[in-house]
Amino acid sequence: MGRPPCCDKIGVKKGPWTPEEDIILVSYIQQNGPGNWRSVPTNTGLMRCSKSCRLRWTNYLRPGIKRGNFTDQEDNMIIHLQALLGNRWAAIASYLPQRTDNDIKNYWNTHLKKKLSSNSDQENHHHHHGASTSSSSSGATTIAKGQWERKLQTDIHKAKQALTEALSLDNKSTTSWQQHQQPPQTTTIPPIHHQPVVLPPPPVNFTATTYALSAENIARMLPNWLKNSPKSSQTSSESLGPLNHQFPSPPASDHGFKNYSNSEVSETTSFFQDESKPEMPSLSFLEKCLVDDAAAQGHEGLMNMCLEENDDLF
DNA sequence: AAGCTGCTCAACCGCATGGAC
DNA sequence: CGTCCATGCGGTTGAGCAGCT
Repeated sequence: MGRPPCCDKIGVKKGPWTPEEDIILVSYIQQNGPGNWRSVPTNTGLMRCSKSCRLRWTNYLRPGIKRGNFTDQEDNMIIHLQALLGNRWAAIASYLPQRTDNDIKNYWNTHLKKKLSSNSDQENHHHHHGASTSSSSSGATTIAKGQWERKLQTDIHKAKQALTEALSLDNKSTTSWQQHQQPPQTTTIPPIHHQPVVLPPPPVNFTATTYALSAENIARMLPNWLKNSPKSSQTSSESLGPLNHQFPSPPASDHGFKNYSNSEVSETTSFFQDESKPEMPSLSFLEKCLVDDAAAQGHEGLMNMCLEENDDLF
């Protein structure tokens, strides 16, 4: 069919967002909740298209977004989720609620892809001197189907294993899955770990180039942005953790919100999930793979872990 | 110091999807 | 059932920056 782009209109501003625009957008969402993006430019007077507003919010202004410094654990999760799910960044991002799909996509394209390809180069180099089973080698076409299938199975198995490791690490560390992340499509309320509020870093100058780092600045400019939260569960000063649990209570109209609970954590989480984390292959599917795998290998610990989690879920 | 190059990441674009009419 | 519309997603772009020559 081919629809005209939504942003073709004359007078629609493009390019980097200014602090003023951010404030307007945040204020509006603070009052009305995210969603109904079509009405945002009209109601706020922002000369931006609805898409741009949504993107700015989901990729940048949304509370709880962690920027930069991907941990090894996150690396592993992304790598192996990518192996399992492909380039479905939104789905992958739903397992890392502190990261946006855009961030993950960028990180994958700029770091992990290189990392992996250099690794596989090394692997190929090794294989070159031994029995080659790599499908990415130049001899891939000569690999027998059975070999290829075994290779595929091995890859899937590796991905499962790494995901298992990532999950169990998370379980031990009490920081990510239990504390900040909620497996999608669940209504569980993870345990809340009350920790001291960490003040944001010193003010960031509003230059055109540094402004992009400034969700913190939004917090500064909008006292109400922080006001509603007496506590935080984040300690990392580099993260925007303090914002994570400080999103105000949902408006009475409940616009764009579906699943609020009493828990501030689940409030934030459902907020993410409902607003910007769409349907995806559920974790339980992945967990099922892991459980199946664990069962096949007699990994009682993992099975218990998964079952316990599932018990919590239902 | 100046110019070049490569990298990063915020933002844009176009297509897909799903709901409303 | 077909069309329209709003939203979501993934690929791509380009401005700004850092490092190198």
